[in-house]
Amino acid sequence: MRERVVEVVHDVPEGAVTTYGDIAAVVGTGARQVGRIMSEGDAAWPWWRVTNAAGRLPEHLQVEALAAYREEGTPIRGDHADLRRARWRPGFDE
DNA sequence: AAGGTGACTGGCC
DNA sequence: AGGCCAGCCACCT
Repeated sequence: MRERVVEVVHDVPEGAVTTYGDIAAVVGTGARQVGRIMSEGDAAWPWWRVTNAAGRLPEHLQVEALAAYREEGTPIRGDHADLRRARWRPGFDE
């Protein structure tokens, strides 16, 4: 289960983001599970490309995530990723 | 086995 | 936009 989530996270292209819910739908589990797995992940994978339905991440990661977005050109609106423009749906192109 | 918990969500107000 | 709420599902007491 955890491996499937990690796999999808690695498929998210630069400059785009996807949501817990989207990943959950693809791997067949609940969004909270994806979140739980993310919380156990390490810095080696692009965790910042996975946000909640509002395009946000927990407080302690927001700053780092925003920095990453600016670096790879992810559309940002205020203090969160602009999902309307940056959202990428797993399975759509694979 | 039973109940609590959380990087969540969609519906309603 | 922001808050509340009932579902949600795997993991931890």
